[in-house]
Amino acid sequence: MEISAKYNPADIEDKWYQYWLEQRFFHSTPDHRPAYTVVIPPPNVTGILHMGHMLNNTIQDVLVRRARMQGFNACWVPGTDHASIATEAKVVKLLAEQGIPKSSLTRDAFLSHAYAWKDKYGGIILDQLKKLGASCDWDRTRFTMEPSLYDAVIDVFIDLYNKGLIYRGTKMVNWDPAGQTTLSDEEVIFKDTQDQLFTVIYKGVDFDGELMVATARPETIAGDVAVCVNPNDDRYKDFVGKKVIVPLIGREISIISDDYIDIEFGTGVLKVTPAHDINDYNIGLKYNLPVIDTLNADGTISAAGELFVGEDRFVARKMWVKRLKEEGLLFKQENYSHNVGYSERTDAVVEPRISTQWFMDMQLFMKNNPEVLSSVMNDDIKFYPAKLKNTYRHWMENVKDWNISRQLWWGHRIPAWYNSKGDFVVAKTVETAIDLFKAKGIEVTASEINQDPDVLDTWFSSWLWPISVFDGIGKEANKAELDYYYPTNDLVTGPDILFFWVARMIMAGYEFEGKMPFKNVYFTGLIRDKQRRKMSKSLGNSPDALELIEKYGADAVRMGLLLCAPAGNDILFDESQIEQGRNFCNKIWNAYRLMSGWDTIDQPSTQAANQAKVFIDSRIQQVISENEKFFAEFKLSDALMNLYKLIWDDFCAVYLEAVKPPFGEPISMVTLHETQAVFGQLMALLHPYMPFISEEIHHAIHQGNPAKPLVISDYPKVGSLDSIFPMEPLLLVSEIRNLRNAKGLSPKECIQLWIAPNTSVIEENASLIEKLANVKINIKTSASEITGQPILVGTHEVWCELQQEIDPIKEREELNRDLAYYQGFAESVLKKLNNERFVTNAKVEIVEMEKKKLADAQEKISLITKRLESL
RNA sequence: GGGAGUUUAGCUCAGCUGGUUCAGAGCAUCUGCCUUACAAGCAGAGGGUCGGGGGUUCGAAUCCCUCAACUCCCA
Repeated sequence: MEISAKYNPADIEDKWYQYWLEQRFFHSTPDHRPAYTVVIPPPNVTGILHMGHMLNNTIQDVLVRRARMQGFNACWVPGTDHASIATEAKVVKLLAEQGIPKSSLTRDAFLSHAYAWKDKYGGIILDQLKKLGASCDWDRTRFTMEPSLYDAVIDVFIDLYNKGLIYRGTKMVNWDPAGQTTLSDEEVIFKDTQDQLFTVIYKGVDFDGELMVATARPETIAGDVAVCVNPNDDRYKDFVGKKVIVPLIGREISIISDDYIDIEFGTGVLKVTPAHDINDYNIGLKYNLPVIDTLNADGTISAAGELFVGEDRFVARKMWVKRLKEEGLLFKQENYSHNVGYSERTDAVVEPRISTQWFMDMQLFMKNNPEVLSSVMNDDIKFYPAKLKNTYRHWMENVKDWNISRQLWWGHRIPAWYNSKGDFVVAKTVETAIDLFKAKGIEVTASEINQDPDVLDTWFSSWLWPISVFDGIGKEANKAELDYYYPTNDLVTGPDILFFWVARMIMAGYEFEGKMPFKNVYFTGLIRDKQRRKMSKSLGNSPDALELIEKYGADAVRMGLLLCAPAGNDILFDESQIEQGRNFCNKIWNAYRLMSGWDTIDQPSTQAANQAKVFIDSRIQQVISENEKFFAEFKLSDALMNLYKLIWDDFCAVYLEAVKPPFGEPISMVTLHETQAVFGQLMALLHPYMPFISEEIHHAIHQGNPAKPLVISDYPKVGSLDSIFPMEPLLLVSEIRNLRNAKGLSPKECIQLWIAPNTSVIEENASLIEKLANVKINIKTSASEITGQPILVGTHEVWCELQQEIDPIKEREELNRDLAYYQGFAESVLKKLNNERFVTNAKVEIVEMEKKKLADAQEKISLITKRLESL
């Protein structure tokens, strides 16, 4: 049967994935084996696969597949996140396109649209992960808003409220006028923004003159309730306690003083607008000033704003400036750059706004759960890379109360109930709520109370994820599953959600289970393009993930992504990396193609094959051992590179070339079997990284009928490392090839070599060397036999017979160059050894090493000198 | 404004608590090869004052100080 010279992934990938699914190899139920658990960072339910997902999930798959092969009961739980604000925004937009404003819908009607959207697009991303090869237990697929997980969130809210960890309070919050909801501090992104700074004239009421006030937001002037100066500012001392007129509005406000004011900034006078700035709000509280909210929820000017009512805040700003100018109240206008907060989801400029919201008391939470910080700092939970521990601590030590309510409908509805007087209780059902009111001495009926219209922050559900996916919360908690799978082992996620998600899962883990949610956190880098720009839709620099898989194959994509992705390092994506993955697949494919073409003969292996076997076994053991260490440190890229070199350089370039019979001749049955075993071992080692091709080859070398499919085969364990294969034989091969290149000799021309007797490692591997370098090795018996060009391999001498005359002048030059190098080297080592302080201070091993270095160098010097004499 | 990190070959990165012949890997480049597994390949080669300066040390890519550039987080 003819086998294609090019590997074609499309032919096999779906076949194997289907097979793995049908055989339920990814499914996990608790048993006697130790569990290895990973929960997927749930992607947005309406999301589609992008490069970041591919990287993240490839890493998880490598870890999970390896653990599965190592005999763990591997359980990778997949699922999706309802992504409250993002999904709601999408649905609102879609409905708007159909001419249906959200305001025209009831809550239930809106939610049915949202669920329809979710049912249509939800889960697409999970199917895309299958293309990548992700070995998730799909039977366990969860969704943050499905009934059991929904209940868990509500139960947790009630529990925390009853413990006094959640409270309702009026505070300055971050308002997203586009999304029409509050945001947590973490959802606000500060960007350096070019604006204008306006200096506005406030005329005095009870004094002759005026004050200059600098502001970037003249549209909020209507909300001014005072102006404030620094008490130590000599310019304004005399004005404190007097009054000025709010420009265009005409209201009289007082001049107060507070040392919060920065004398240097602007004119040193601050307009106090408590409704629209957190600092002003605090000053307002301190001096008991009124709050005038001049903005509506959608960012337009409210009736309290008096002027330009109904205009958008940015339009109103222009109008204010124009009018101030006309009235001669604008003193100057200059360019100004400052940090402005934007909504993470809608990119609208965030508006500070006074609002009544639900908060988590973080001070108290951390007091109750000090492990949240300590477990990370003392490495009970290990971060990779560890440098993120600092960031984590910094956040934890400065953490503010968590605003957990969102003015949205898509999400977990807050279980709080209000009567018409504003009294409230927290309860799961309306019935319980009525009882609780009663307990407070308030008689109400179901129709007299209303549930809070708001929902909870999405992260207030995903922080439970490692517990709730096992139904570990609530009365009917499945403690058996939870005990088996929890704490999970490894979490793989991006550093951008360190606070949003990772920190809060740790919080939830300790609060609700008294245990860490995972033992290791691997932070991937961001995927960027070659110019280090983030991948984004608007830049159009993000390749289509599925197209890449189609074009190159999932294995190639996985390898391309992983090859240069150490933990915490950004990936500069370049399609050539994936080409490298594809080329590697092709190389493996062709190695198989070579083997599959061999006819066998019942006779022992050749000497060369036997020597090559020793070589490859030694190399495999070495790589297994090194990779154990790499995996322990989550150095997945290094382990993969190690395998790449093992397969390409050691197996293909050395081993296969050595065992390969001459064209048309059969191979020893023994050698073939050994080769298949070696190849099988390599495929097992590779399987976590490149599951498809390795499974295909595994089956092919067992004639389609292996004892077990590779996906559940044993992962090769480290055996004896006693015999490290010496480097000299391959060095010699390299030298010969070099010589051929230099002299223009054909590889087909056999070269005669002479070695001195007892040149052990060379002699022991003579057949291997002969095969790889096309030479014939002879052992010289007397000095007179020496002819041809000498080569130094390590400290062994080899003579090479060449047809061409050697040029003694050139030869002498080369030898002299080497001699000078070794003499210099020996001298520097000698200097060290003669230095008393070195000998006394350095460790014994180091000194011994230096002595050996000196001895080796001296040996070389004597060999070179001898040769120079003989020339 | 506060904090953290990075800077090693053309590119992307290894190099752990100073000490192996230590200045490395992959890719890219160059040279020679269509050698019947693979040109998505084979065999070779070149390439770096380890960001600048100073210090500690017998010894510094590695530790300290300083300057510069870049990145991220927080306000």
